[in-house]
Amino acid sequence: MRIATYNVNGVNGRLPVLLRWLSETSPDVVCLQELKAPEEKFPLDAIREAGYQAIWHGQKSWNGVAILSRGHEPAEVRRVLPGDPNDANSRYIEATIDGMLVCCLYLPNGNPVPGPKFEYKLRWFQRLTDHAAELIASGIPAVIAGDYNAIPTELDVYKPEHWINDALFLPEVRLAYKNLVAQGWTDAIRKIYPTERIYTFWDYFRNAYSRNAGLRIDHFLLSRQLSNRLTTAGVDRDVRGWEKSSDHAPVWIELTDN
DNA sequence: ATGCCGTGGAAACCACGA
Repeated sequence: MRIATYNVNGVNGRLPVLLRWLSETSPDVVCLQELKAPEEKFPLDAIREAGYQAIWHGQKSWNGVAILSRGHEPAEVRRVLPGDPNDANSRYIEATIDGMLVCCLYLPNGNPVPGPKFEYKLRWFQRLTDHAAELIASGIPAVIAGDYNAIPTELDVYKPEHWINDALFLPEVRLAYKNLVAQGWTDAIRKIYPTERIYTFWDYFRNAYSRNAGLRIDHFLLSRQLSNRLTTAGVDRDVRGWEKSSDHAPVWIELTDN
């Protein structure tokens, strides 16, 4: 089974790229972020024609997350990360698919620092950590996939010194990511590629993609049961070079069949 | 060193992103 995550940066503006990528790589489950579309403007017909069922949580202009699945119906569990009833951003959706819990997230960027956006990011990260602890304790096979807006270590950024004061790389954020993983999650890309430089995002400007000036900020965290089934993983980095591409590339993992 | 590019929505610019 192949599970992918892809920050599309506008699901409608990016629809041709998304459909081409789906048809070329045929992932079984897809987590999408940054739909940038209200609930009623999710391109469900095109997604269905591509062979996928979908659940999504839209929002006008910004944010927005979705889970696509072919073969097995995604049964929605929740569409809000617990812990703050006043958080109106569409940044989280969770479903059971074929006995597995799939959690799709778009963690706040947090810039500029300091400020309310960074405080919101840290609070959101804490809510995620609290929820993830419950998932680990439950023993359910779970994957938490998405755009974490967190650069875990110096190995995950082309020039660490340029990012030292950025909300993606500040010590508090690296520590939050480390503490989350320490609950018992496996960072799938790092398990498969322990020492390689792997990037999932390249800025639109400064020729970042052609210079390979990238960041690794899209992650898969796997519970023990799923980590034991992990065989391969990768980044579809060619997609980043396509016409009208997102600034992120799709990331994927392969699990053995249950 | 820097939103230099890109999207969506509203309004011919702005907010936002990483």
